[in-house]
Amino acid sequence: MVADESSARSPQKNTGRSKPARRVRLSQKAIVAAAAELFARNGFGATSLDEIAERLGATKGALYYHIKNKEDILRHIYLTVLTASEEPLAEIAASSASPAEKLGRAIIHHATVAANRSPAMTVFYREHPHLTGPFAREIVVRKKVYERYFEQIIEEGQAAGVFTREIDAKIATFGLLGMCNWLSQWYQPGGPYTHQQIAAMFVRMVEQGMLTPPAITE
Amino acid sequence: MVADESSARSPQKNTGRSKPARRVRLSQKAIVAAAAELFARNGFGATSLDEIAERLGATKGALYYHIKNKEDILRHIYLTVLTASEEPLAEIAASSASPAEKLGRAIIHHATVAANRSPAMTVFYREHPHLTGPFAREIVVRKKVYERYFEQIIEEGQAAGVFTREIDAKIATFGLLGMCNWLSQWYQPGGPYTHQQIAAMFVRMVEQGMLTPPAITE
DNA sequence: TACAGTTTTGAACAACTGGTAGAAAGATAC
DNA sequence: GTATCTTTCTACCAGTTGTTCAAAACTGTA
Repeated sequence: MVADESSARSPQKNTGRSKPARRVRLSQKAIVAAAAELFARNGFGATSLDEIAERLGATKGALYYHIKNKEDILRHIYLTVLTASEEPLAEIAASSASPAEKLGRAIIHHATVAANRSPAMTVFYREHPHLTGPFAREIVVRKKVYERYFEQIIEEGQAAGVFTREIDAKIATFGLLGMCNWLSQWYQPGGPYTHQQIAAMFVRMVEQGMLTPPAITE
Repeated sequence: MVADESSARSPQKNTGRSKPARRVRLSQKAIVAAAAELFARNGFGATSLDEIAERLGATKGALYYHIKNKEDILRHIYLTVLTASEEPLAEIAASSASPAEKLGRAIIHHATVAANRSPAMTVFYREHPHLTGPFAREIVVRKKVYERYFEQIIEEGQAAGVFTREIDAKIATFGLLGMCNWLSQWYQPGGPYTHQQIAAMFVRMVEQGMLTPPAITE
């Protein structure tokens, strides 16, 4: 058998980048925030309560004073994302701006959430199968409602003749949501562009496209 | 309740959607395919070798004749995705088509891979932290090379004046890769559009944008 | 038939999992 | 000081995890 570097039967000590356990006062919020980072990096199933506790400089037992169980942490992460997302979008949709203006603002809003809540966002789109019971169903519904806002803005624009009918509203929605959600995979605050600048480019791209207008020949 | 022959009195409770263990001849390929589906649904860390074996109608021990260890399965999934992705894109990039034509074909190619290899694709963008050693680094490199093709096509178009310079080539790449990758989150073969149709709409959206040209007033 | 090679089994293992109980410690107010 | 309430720790449980391995079952073929 070949000695292989990668599977050196590790007693599984440090999984890479875990922080040196700063001792912060424990709270539900702190637990949820720390867990979000770990879930985002390693996945819900591969993150133990011991790891979460260690990162907070506490022990597993202490966590249970603040949370009900592991899934409870996950639920709080989902609620965090939803509360940050839903209301602003509803306001944009209900405003009296033009469809193009609305769509632009909606994209900027969504991209901002994706960029700011990065770990929670990653978890949001990854760990849904680990939610159980009525809460799981509720999330599905609220996610659909959220998407529906985008669809409606686009349909509104199509009805007004400012958006092309060649692109289905649902498909367009999935497309631009994917564009924004993907941010949480690569965006890092230190980079060459702010998330506002990136969002603006996305808007420009989705609305006017990348092709320059053909030169007018007369 | 339907009498299920294959799992008569299994002490193992059925975890929801697992298939009734069709007894297929075990092979590396079969293991990797089954694992990809399970990893995609529940995550690498939350999927046990028992589950993979059960779905194949075999026992955990038998897997080890075909694979080195759990991470080895993950490695094969990554290779599957890369071999399906890299070469066709390289050919498109090297072709003599126009930048707009190339970009269109590249998007269609990528969307097709995302739609067809759905479970493997989902795993590909999710489970990278569970790869270790040189292989993990190799994947990062090859992923970057892959993205670089898109960037180059866009830069080429910008240099030729057919793509706008208002959108950074890197950002545009991330945007449209996100759009395509998101497919694996929602696309289902039975839906109202084929993946070709969806890809075509994406191309239309990215190239010309959603806004209809303003009416010419004289 | 017998034999060799391939494949699968089933049990064993050490480490780790989410979760619990109660003692211990820390606060706070009197 | 005492009393009370809040928070954290230690130790433990029962179940599951990835992995190993000798024995068994299967395969083809001479």
